[in-house]
Amino acid sequence: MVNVTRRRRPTLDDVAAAVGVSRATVSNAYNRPDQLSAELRARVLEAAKRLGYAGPNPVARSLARSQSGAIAFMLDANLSIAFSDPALSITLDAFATAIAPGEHALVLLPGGVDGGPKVEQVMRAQADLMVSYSLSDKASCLQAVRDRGLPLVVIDEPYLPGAAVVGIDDRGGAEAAARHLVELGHRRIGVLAQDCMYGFPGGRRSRVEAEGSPFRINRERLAGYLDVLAAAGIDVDSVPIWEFTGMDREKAVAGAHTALTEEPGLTALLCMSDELASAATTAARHLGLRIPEDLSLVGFDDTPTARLLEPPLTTVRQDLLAKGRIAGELALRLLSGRKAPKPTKLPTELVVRSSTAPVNAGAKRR
Amino acid sequence: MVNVTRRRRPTLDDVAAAVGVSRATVSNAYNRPDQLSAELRARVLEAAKRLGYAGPNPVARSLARSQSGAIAFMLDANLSIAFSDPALSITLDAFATAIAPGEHALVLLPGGVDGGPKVEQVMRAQADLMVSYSLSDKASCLQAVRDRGLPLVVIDEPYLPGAAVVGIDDRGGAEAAARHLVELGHRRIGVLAQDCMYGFPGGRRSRVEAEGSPFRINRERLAGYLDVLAAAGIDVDSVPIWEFTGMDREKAVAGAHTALTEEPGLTALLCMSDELASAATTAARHLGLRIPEDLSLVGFDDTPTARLLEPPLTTVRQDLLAKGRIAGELALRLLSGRKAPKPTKLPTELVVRSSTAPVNAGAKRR
DNA sequence: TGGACTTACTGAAGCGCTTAAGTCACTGTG
DNA sequence: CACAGTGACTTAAGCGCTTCAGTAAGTCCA
Repeated sequence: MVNVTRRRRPTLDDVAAAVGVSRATVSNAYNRPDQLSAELRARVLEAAKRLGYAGPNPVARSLARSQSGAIAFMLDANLSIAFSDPALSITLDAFATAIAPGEHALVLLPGGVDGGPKVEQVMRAQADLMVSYSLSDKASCLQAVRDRGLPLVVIDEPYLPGAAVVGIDDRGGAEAAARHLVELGHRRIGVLAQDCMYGFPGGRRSRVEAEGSPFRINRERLAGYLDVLAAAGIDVDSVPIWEFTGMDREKAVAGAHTALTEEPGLTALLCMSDELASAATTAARHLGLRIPEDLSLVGFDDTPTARLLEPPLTTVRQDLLAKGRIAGELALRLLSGRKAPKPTKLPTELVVRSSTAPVNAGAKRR
Repeated sequence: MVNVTRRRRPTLDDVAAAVGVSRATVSNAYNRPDQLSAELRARVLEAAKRLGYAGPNPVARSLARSQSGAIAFMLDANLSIAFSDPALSITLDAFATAIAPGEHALVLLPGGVDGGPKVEQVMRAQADLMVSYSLSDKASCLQAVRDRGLPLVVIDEPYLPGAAVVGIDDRGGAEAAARHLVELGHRRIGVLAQDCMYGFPGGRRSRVEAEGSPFRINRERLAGYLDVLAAAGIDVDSVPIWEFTGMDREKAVAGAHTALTEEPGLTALLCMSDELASAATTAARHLGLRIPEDLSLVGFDDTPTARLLEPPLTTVRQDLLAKGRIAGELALRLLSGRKAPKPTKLPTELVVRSSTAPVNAGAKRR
C-alpha cells in the first residue's frame, strides 16, 4: 500500500533537489522542453513521477505569469434558471470551443439579486476576462469588473464603452415578426415580454414601463414590434404587454393563460422568446384555442424548442453558434491586449413555420 | 477623463506605502477588520479607492492561502450536449447553492474524447476539489485527479475508492419500471440505452455488449430491467437493446424510428432516460403508433420533460435537487479535511402517468 | 587557432498576498 | 509601583512557480 501520510505535496524544488538540478530546469522540463537535453528531461520527469509530483501548481504558475488562465461567465440568474434557456448552452458551448479549450478554464458566476453575480464574487473570481451574458444595465457586477480593470466581453447586453460587444439585430428581427403578423391581417396583437423590470412579479405592463426595461434587448425588441404596429395604424398604447420573469415555465404558462383570458379578442401574440411562445402554446391549448386558426404566435431566437413545438413555431432566427464563437474570438482578442472593435451586430431572419396564419382563417374566436 | 495609461495595477504594497503603514495592515483591512482601528481602516480603504486598488489579487491570495477557492465540475461531453440534459442544470444549481455561493467559484471542464475532460485540463485547473458528474469508468481525467491528490466527489458514477459518492438506486428504479410493464401484461419489451460503449455509433447491441458498458448507471439500470423480465419468464437474450450516444435529439429520434421499425412486435419500451423516451414519443408519432394504446413507454429521471410530453410520461423519479445538494455537502466535508463517508444512495420511485397501459388495450399493432 | 555562436543549464528576482510571531505603548490592578 | 494584559501594528517568512540575464563548455568556420 502506498504511504498516504498527509505530508505536504512535493514541489518543483523537491524534484530539483532529487535530480540535482536547479529549479529553473525542472520548470523548463514542463514548459520549454527545448531548453534542456532530452536525457535530462526524462530524468526530471522520472523523478517527478517517483516523488508523486503532478506538475506545476496551477495557482503558483498563474501568479508567476500574472494571468489566471480562466474566463468567467457572469449570468443573469441561478444556474437552473439560466440553463433552462437552451440559448445559453449553445452559446456557451460555441464560446468554449472558440477559446481554445484547455488553454482557458471556464468559470461560472451565477446571478443573484440584481441580475448579475454578486460584486464580491466578481472581486474574488480568478479570471483574466469577464463575459457579461445578457445582463441588465443595472447589474452591479459590471462596475466591479471595471474596478478590477478586467477586460469585458458583452454578449447581447448591456452596451458598455470599452467592452467588446456581440449582439444581434434585435430590432430588425422584431420588426420582421410584427410585419409578418400585420401582413397576415392581424390588428389585435399582444406582446409577451421578458423581464422588463427587476424585483417585480410578472404581469401586465404599460408601454412606458416596458420601454423603461433595463434590458437593452427588451427595449429593442419592443421598439421593433411597436414601430411596425404604429406604422400599420395600430394604436400602440392599446397593445397589451405582459411581462414574464425568471424563465419559470409553470409561471409562464399561468401568465400566458391569464393574458389570453384578460384579452380574449387577441388574434396574435408577439413573444420575445421561444420559451415564452412555448408557454403560450400550452396555455392556448388549455383554453381550447387552436394555433394558428384561433391564435397566431411568433417567437424569438429559434432555439431547438421552436421546431419541436406543436405546431412548429414561426420565429426570428438568430445564429447562436456564431454569437458564441464571435464572443470567444473577442475574448481572445482582448486577452492579447488589442482593443475592442466596434460592436458586432449579427443579422436576424424570420422563419415562417406553422404557428401563424391569416387572421380570419379560423374566425372561431370567443 | 481618467488617465488610462497601461501602467501596472496597484498592489497591497502601493496602498500600504500611500497610507504609511505595513502591508500586513492593509491586508488586515480587507480580511480581518478587527485587527486594526476603524479609523485607520477607513483611511486604508480610502487610499485604496484613490489609487484604484480593487482589493487583494485573487490569485496571490490563493497562493498564500494554499487554496484556490474553486471547485471544478468534470463533464462527460461538451457543454452543449451536457446541458441538453436538464438533469445537469438542476443538479449543478443545487450543488452551487449548497457550497455557499461566493465562497467557491464553479469551474466547468467540458468533456472530450474519452468522456471526461482532458488530463491536461485537469492538471491545470485551479480547484481545490473535483466533481465527477456521471463519468465513465474509463475517463482518464479520474487518474489525473488522483495524481494531483485532489479530493473527489462523484455524482452517480463511477464508484471510486476514496471518493465521496452520491448516487441513486438505479437498479431498484429500473426494476420498478420493468415490473410495471410486466404487470400490465407486456412481454415484447425493448430497451433504449444510453452510451453503452464509447467511440461507437449508436445502434443495436447484444446483451453482453450492453452489460459491458463502462457506465455504472447503464449497467445497473440494464440489470434491473433484465432481472425483472427474466423473473417474469421472458428470454432476456431476445430482448432487443439499442444504444444511443451523445444526447443528440435528431439522432435519437432517428434511432428510435429504426428500432421501432426493426422490431414491429414490441408493445413497450424501457428508456434509460426521459430524453430517450421523448425521442421515442416523436418517433412513434411519425410511425402512426399511439401511446399508450399501441406502445407503452417508461422513462427514467423524471426531468421536467416527462410532464411536458404528450402524453405525460410514466417514469422513474429521482431527486435531482437532493443529489446536487448532497454532492455539495460532500464537497464541503472533503474540503474541511474530513473523510468521505460511505456512498449515499438516494431512493427512486416509479411515477405512473399516461404513457403506459395494459398490453392489449389497443390491439391495433402492425 | 581563436573568435563567434550555440547548447545546456543556473541564479536570482520577482508575482502579490497571508499570517504567525513579535514589538511597543498603554491601561488597569493589587 | 511593578506587572500582566490588551490593542494596534510591524516583521518577515513563506506560498510555488516563471523567466530573464547570465555562465561555462562545446562547436564551427576561416
